Amino acid sequence: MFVRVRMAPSPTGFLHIGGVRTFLFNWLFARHHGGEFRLRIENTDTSREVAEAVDQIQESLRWLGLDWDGSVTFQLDRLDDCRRAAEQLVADGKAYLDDGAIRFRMPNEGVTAWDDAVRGRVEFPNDSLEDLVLVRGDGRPTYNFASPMEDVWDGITHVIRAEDHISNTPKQINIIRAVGAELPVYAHVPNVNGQDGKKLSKRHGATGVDEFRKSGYLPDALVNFLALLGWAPDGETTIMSRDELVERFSLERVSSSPAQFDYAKLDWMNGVYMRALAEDEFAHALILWLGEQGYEWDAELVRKTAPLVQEKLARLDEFPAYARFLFEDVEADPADLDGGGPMLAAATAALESLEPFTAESIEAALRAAADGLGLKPRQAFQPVRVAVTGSKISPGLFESIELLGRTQTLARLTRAAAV
RNA sequence: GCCCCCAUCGACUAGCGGUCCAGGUCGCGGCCCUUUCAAGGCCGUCGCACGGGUUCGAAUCCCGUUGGGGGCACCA
Repeated sequence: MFVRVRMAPSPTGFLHIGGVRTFLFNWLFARHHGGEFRLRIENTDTSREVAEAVDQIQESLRWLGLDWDGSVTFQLDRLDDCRRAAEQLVADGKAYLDDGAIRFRMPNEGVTAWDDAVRGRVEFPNDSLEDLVLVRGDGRPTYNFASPMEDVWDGITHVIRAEDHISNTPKQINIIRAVGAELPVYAHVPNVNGQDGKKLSKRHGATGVDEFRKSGYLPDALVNFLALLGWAPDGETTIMSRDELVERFSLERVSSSPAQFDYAKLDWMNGVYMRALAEDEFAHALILWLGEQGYEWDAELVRKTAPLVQEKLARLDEFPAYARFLFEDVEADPADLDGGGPMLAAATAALESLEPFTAESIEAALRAAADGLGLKPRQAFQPVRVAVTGSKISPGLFESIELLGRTQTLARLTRAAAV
């Protein structure tokens, strides 16, 4: 089967995560069948166009690793073709002039129906279809005319789009029939909603691809998560590589009911992907992300710190909270030191001339110090952790101290003990 | 108002008439491990919206109700 699909965003802003899911289904379908995936910008409504949007959309797709075939096309470039097609419909008696606009004559008896690849048969009574404007008074074609015409001209075989287009489909089908072209297969995939079942919007959290990137999600994790919103290969598998998604994807298994976006599950999955990275890949992702976010932290030190936090993070943006103490001076909250004075002193003494100064020897020295005071590890190490890292939550204490170095460690222990 | 779509644990879903007193994953709760936090291991909690049919048999098929969503522009 030859397959050519298209994604047709309008350049009105950042790529919305719900749109990305539809994008992904198109992409998976095309790649699964070894077909083509086109990118088309629907920019006939120039008044709503945002200047940077076209670039941002492409940048987001590149980041997600969703590649398209051929060059990007613009609906506006086919304005004349649309006009000509409309005039032909007028000549054929299938459309008529109305107040300077050209209006399409919809059938008013019977039904318009199609076999939707995800929903099965869908029917619309024709008397509910109004004669729609093909070309506006100012000569610009409308979406419901330009879009199906472009599908025809581009030889699109499958139109895979979100369910809010269902009611446009009978209109577009009638237009395509009127120009005597072959109908594509339509597949209406379910919408993605927010946690309250309502349309996903700002108040639910991140919605733009750029925001997910900023939050420190890995593209592979996001893609895996999105693929599972409205599609499942079986009831068991959740973690799938891109190749596996491509191999297993089919429209038949796309659900017809809407899904809710669950940030908690995304976080879990992102953690799974981060832990699965090789040590240097993880460090690389971290360094890249920190750079994008404007941190000027030493890359070598980040590389050394990475292994200490790899299994603790669900998102890259959690890194600074864990590791800030290695890159900047931090101060301990006296309340958190909680009577740890004796242990702080003992730790200072134990580390002062310890050789070698390694995680292993540090651990041995601190455990001995704790024993000397008759303290349980839990009680003993917490004040040290707070003094050294400035936080009750940190990477492994001994590794952290080794990385921080003797000088800094002693300085922080002394300062905390003085409080 | 009219048209269309949808309906299994809190969430994502498996289930396409018997193998389901409904399985997996996230979340949640508990326990274990443990220098904190995570991670990991084990156990557990929670669901077929409702009412009628069809059938020997229904989560699965049909009808209705209710509930949710989408659309009805010279927006896309």
